[in-house]
Amino acid sequence: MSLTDNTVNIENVGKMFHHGDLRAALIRAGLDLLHTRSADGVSLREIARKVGVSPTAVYRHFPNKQSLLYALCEHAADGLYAAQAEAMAAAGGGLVGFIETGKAYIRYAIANPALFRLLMTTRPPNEVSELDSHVSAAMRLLGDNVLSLLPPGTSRQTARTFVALAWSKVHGMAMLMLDGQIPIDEALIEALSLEMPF
Amino acid sequence: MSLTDNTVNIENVGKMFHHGDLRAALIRAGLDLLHTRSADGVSLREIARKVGVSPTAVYRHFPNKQSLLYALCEHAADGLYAAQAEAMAAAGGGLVGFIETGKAYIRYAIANPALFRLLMTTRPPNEVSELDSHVSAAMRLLGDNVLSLLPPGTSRQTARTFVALAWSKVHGMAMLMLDGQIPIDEALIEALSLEMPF
DNA sequence: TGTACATCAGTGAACGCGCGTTCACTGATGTAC
DNA sequence: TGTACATCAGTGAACGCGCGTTCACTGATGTAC
Repeated sequence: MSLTDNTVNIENVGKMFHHGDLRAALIRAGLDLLHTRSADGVSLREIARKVGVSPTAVYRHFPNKQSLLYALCEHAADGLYAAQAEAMAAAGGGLVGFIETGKAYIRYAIANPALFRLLMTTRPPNEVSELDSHVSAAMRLLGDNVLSLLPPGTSRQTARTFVALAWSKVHGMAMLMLDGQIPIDEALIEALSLEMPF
Repeated sequence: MSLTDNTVNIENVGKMFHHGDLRAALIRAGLDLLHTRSADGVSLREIARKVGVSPTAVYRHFPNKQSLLYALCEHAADGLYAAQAEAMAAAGGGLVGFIETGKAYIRYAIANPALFRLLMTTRPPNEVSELDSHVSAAMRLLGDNVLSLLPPGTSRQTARTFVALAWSKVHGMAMLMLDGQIPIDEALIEALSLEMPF
């Protein structure tokens, strides 16, 4: 076995990564663990253990545990955005696209409970404004959708209110399902677009 | 100072409680700590410390940490229910009462962020059905309200759907505000009753 | 009223645990001559 | 092509920490005689 092909001695499990790959592997392991444990239950040591590397090795790639968690959040934000953008595109935009976006949001949360929770709970490292979160990219999509559906000339303030209302409905259903307060039921997700009859 | 008046030696801080009062004091301390730290940050030892008692003393009143947390949840469930019932009564019932109930829910969450989160997250000890939670008393109130507003003869299934939708909207706004994703803004809470204009 | 005794809510010491992080190190890699 | 060397991603041992829980105990309380 050659040791010069940029992989490593098989005895030396800790070095079985191509250069730069350990970072990715740690993130993957972290995401994986979030399918089992809740965010508070995931430790830096456990992630390292899962990858087969000493806890210390993590510090070559992240200054501390928090920044590893930030990386997981970034992945989650990307995923949530992608899920929604895809749903929007598949529906061809418009009101139907808007509604599908909401459903995609809930389905993403259900498919990634702990990760979704972490994403919503975590504030980004350089907190610019109070409301600049990892989620904001995904939410800008929502904002654009709402704006395009409102009559032209609608004030930014009004638009922001409707964004908040739409987001609330969808986010609430997601959280209640994650917390086991309402059943995880596709029919309920479909009912999202119903308006109250009073 | 008499030692027979059922209070205790002042040197012996750990016994400065009337009989049965330590339990209440521990709960009070726990609730108090939840105003500062998040639920995962609250330890049995810290609660005991705050009350001025050894960690061991807690075990005279609760079999373990979990059941102390359950007690906090019960308090939260009572509080959430009371806040909503009061709002309903003050509004004189009906649709206005229903809307005020939702606002009271959000305001309770904002006033007790960590406790509210704990309440929603915690499953009760003897999990009867999957959806029997500490919250269920408060939610039965919501269910009754929705049912009384729907046309008579509405199916239970339909009613349950509208309950879930109403709860989702309100719960989502509460969570988004707690997580700092939308501003804590009374005007937004007032906008709850708006319907989307499309 | 006084004394012996069971009760029981508290004590402090100790346990084992896993955590995040620091430290001095090692040994393979790629580079300069 | 061969050798000396700087780089740097990994190692294992160790740190101090706070946690939940167990243990054998103590000493005041209230009760029975």
